[in-house]
Amino acid sequence: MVTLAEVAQHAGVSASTVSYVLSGKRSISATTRQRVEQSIRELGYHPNAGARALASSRSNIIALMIPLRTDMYVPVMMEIAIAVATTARTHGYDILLLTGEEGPDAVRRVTGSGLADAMILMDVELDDERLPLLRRSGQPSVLIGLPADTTGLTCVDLDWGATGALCLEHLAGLGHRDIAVIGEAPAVYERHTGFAERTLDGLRTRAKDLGLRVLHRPCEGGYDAMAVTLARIFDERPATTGFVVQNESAVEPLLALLRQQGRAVPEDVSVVAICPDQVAVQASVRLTSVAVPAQEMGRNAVERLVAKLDGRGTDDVVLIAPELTVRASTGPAPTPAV
Amino acid sequence: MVTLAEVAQHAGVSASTVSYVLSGKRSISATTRQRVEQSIRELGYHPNAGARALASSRSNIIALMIPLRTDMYVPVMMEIAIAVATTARTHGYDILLLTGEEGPDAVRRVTGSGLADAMILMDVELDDERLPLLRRSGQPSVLIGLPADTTGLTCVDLDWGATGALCLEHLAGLGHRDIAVIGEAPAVYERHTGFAERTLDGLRTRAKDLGLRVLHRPCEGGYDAMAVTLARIFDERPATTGFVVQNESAVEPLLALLRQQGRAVPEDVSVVAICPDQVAVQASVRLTSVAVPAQEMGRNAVERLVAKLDGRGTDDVVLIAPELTVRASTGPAPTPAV
DNA sequence: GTACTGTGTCGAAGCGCTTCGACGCCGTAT
DNA sequence: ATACGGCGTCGAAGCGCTTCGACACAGTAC
Repeated sequence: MVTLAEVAQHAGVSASTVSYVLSGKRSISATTRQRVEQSIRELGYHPNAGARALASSRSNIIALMIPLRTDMYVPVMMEIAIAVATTARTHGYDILLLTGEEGPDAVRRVTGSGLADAMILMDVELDDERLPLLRRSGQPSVLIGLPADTTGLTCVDLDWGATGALCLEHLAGLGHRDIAVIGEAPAVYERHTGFAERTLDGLRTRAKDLGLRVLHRPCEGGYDAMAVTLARIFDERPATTGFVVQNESAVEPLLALLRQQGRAVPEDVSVVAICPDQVAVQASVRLTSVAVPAQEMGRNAVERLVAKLDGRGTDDVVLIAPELTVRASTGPAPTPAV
Repeated sequence: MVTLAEVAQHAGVSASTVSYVLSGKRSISATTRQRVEQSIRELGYHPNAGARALASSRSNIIALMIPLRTDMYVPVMMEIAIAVATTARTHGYDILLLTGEEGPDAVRRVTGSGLADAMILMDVELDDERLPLLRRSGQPSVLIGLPADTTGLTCVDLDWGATGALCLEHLAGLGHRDIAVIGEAPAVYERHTGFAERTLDGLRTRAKDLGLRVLHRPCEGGYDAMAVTLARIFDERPATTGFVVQNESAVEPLLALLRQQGRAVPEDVSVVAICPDQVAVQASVRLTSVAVPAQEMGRNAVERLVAKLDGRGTDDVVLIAPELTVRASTGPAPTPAV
């Protein structure tokens, strides 16, 4: 293993000079710099991460807490995680992967040990138990998702309320009056996951404004669950002509079941999905959808965290405006047979 | 920030004693141990990771290289990653997340800097460019996936060859003679991804033994690609009655298209999938499938890596035997109308 | 009683790096 | 010519921990 001292000796300078060449924190003459860089290359030197962390109390690592559950919005999670990792690298940071398993303890451990310089939390609940700890620790952090109380926190998220509203506006504009909302699994609502509740709020509020009737039903993914849910919906609201779906694994079952029941999309029934674009275009009907900007959220989180670590940036909340793309799953409401 | 020295002072012992209490590397009297542990709790002490890494040249971090591509087998990747992370924690290790982006450089960086004690590589290609570097570095590592040359490497993977064979045996046992294999996207084969090629080998070899006719077609996910692929298959082999699908995002399109063409599953056509169980049971037809044991692979990789780091364990290849679960998508081949 | 073995604890020497203050040198202002 | 301010470099002091050898003491064996 090659050390700084060896590089220094090889280049005929002192260790501190090599360090300054590496960090750029003091000016170094061009000739010296070149000589040092040459030695570094020749010897194949890599600074030792531990020593660096100890001396500078900076690990250049960002901890990313992902939810343990693999049963929902997996592609979104993965996309965020990858965006976070690649963006972090461009700023010289590595990502430490923490699963939700440890819960709040993970925050304590990471904060206490100086393992990471900062944290990104995903899958934030409205009243998340990790937050008090995070606030107290003073650990720089960014949340992907919005808790109920954001004071002193930095957050980024899609504007789910606006997303819900946007879906309804689109359907209302096409003349639909009775809308069914197919949501995430019941467990998601029970945990008071921010995005799910906020979407619902947005939907309901705008429904009131526009005079629409909205029926919300959580739904596990898969065909069997969807079949039951759909039957109940048409039972309760036979006049339903518009659907909003916020559950990737319910999209395809819904389309299949509608088809099977002889309800054509979009002639008889319109469907708006809230999902990544890839899911929307790969579905059996190209779906009108509001995209979940997973990459943008991941990138934004890292960039604002890095800004914080550099002493720039402030605590605040960034809500990404939703964008609805019209595809082939929505159309004018059918005129009711008189 | 609380340091070891402060704990030592508080407990009235020397720093080294505290260290030995923590590591258990020397025997400590029960009373001293308790006193120290008490002090640790009272002061809220957390060992500093950097200092520890520097002094012991062990970071207690395992690097996990995941593929950058988010367009294929995402749920499997995620499941593996989570299994790796949780298993690692039970052994006191954290996971550093590396994306494929950096490629071989990441290996060099991690190895050189002592950032991680070991690596786990996913998405290994048959002739992976990271391997020479890995071998040379002497970095303890485990591959999830099987390269062409495994000398000096530790690997874990599903036995894809046996998986392919198993699928064919099942279909052959039901009387099917003409089998179509719907594979991953063409890019996957172009990259010479191990699992895809090995599955194909297994399929073809056993097909020969059993006298079956096999037609293999790579396929992008989604409905449009699947429609084209399926049309070509029936065009070329109208007598096809059995399908093997190794592409999560092609499963549902295939089922939908078959249905649409009036081919009943499993009465007219049988389908065997190679996918996680969850996908198999959530599909519109409960699929006969060979499960991809994502969790087991992740867990196994970590456990063998930890064994290596502890000086136990050897370089070798573990192939997990495939298991086929019969569900509702396969049945006897239809007797051809005479 | 002495010699010896173990057990439990301590002190000190690093691990490889960053960073602060000091210092020599040269160019410019006086 | 003298004084002065930068610039470029060096030396040394840690960062908080692990670990090795030393040592004191008690217990056992003769």
